Order: sequence, then C-alpha cells, then structure tokens
Amino acid sequence: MARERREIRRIESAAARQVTFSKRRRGLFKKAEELAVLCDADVALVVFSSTGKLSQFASSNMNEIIDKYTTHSKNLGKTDKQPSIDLNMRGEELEGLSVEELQQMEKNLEAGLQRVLCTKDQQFMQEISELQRKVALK
Amino acid sequence: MARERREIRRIESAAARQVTFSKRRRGLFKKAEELAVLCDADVALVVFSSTGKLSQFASSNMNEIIDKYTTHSKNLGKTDKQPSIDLNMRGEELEGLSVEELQQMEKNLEAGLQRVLCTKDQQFMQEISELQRKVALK
DNA sequence: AACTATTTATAAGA
DNA sequence: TTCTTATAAATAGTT
Repeated sequence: MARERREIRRIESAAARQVTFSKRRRGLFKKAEELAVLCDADVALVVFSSTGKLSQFASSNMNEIIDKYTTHSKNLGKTDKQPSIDLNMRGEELEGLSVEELQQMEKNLEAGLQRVLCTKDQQFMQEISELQRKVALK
Repeated sequence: MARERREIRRIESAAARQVTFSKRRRGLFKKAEELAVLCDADVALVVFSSTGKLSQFASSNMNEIIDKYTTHSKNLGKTDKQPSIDLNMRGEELEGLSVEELQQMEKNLEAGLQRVLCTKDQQFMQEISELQRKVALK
C-alpha cells in the first residue's frame, strides 16, 4: 500500500520479511486497540513471528478472553440454570434503549456480579465452617 | 480516516458503534491474515463484540496457538509472583503519569484482581478438600 | 450496501 | 531501526 502494491504472498527475502513484519505488526496492534476502544469490544491478538518471538495485545485480561473464547466455542447454544437477567438478549434488542436505560442495566449487571461473588464466598465459608465442626467432633 | 478524523474513544451511539464495528472488524481480520501470509507469522485474533458475539481468526490452529501462548507466557511470567504495583500509591503520585502509563497500570490492576480472585477460589477449594479428607478419616 | 473525500497505513528508499 | 514520501488501502459520513 505504498510506492507499489504488494501481492499478498510469503515474502521470500528474510530481510524484507522482517522489515514488513515490524511495520505491519505495529499497524495491526494499533487497529486492534482502536477497535476495542471505539466499539467497546473485547479483543485478543497473539502473534508469533517466523522466528518464534511472541507479541500480544488484549483489551482486557488475556487469560480471561481465552477462557471466554474456550467456553464460547464449546457451548454452541446451551442455556442451563437461567440467571434472573436474560443474558441471551442480543444487540439488536438493546439498540432501541436509551442511554439511561442502558446505564441502569449496566448497574443491575454490576450489582448482579457483586451478589454472585459475595454469595460464592459465603457458600465457601459456610462449607468450611460445617466441615470444621465435623472435624472437631472426631 | 475518512470524511473526518475520528477520535479514538468509545462511540456512544449504539447504532454508530455497530456500523464502525462491522467496518473495522473486517479491516482488522484482513490485516491479520495479510501479516500471517506475507511474513509467515502465526496469528490468532479473537474479538467479542460489545453484544457478546464472537469472531475469530487463526493462521493455523487456534487451540495450538493458545497453547503455544500459554506456555510462552508462563515462562515469561516467573517474576509475577510478587504484585508488581505498589498499592500504597496515592492519587497525588499518579498525576505525573501519561495516559499510556495509566492505561497500562489499569490493565495490570485488572490482571492482578483476576489473579487474586482465582487464587482465593483455589485456596477455598483446597481448604475444603483438606477438611473433607479429615472428615472421611473419622 | 455503495459512494467518495479524507485519513491512515505502508513500500521503497535513504 | 527510524524517517521520508509517494501511493495504496481503510474508513467516516453520506446517500
């Protein structure tokens, strides 16, 4: 995309390949971050150069995104244990909502997450108490 | 990059965000594939839209790349057992930092929180296992 | 989805 | 690797 158009196939010269890699990698990572920011998307990008060097970008936490990806590609459409909020809602259904409604929804979701974390901890601790009581009775 | 320059921050209008997402996602995936082909690189790209829809590209096998990434970053992450950020820092001390430094710090903190939550769960579960073993010996 | 004025990315050269 | 610059490609706003 410059002085001349370049055909998209493997660059044979190792030196030229390295130069193009540096330039295009930079561009790709910039675009990845821009997409994440502009469109509020979660983006993960992993690149190994032909010499094996790793570069990475993640808009949030790389491991979280990988987990999300793994889960997502396993579950191609199963809904067990319905949460009280319908997480199956799709973008098209959100688009008619006002900013206020979306903010309220965001608050509800955050509150929901907080309840999940609290409840999980409480259940862990309750289970531990119960077990400790049993051990004490030995 | 068009009629007007667009600032790189979250697009508020959901409709406009969706349009830009479609256009830029396409461009990003194209660039990812071009980098892989031209430079013989191994590239994995995972994108979740703000509505949760998954798109992916992998120049070879996605799971292989993820494995390769995981192995690679484990080896690099050995210094990560100590929290790398001084959590005693105060607001006044943050004021001299650039936006880039603050964004990196935000990412580090989010990653740190994730590690704390994971580790906490693991410890809870380990404690429960231990207690269950003791109870079984009664 | 298509158009087009602009901005951005980048190939080649230094 | 970095800078320069001519040109190709991407894309923001419009239709």
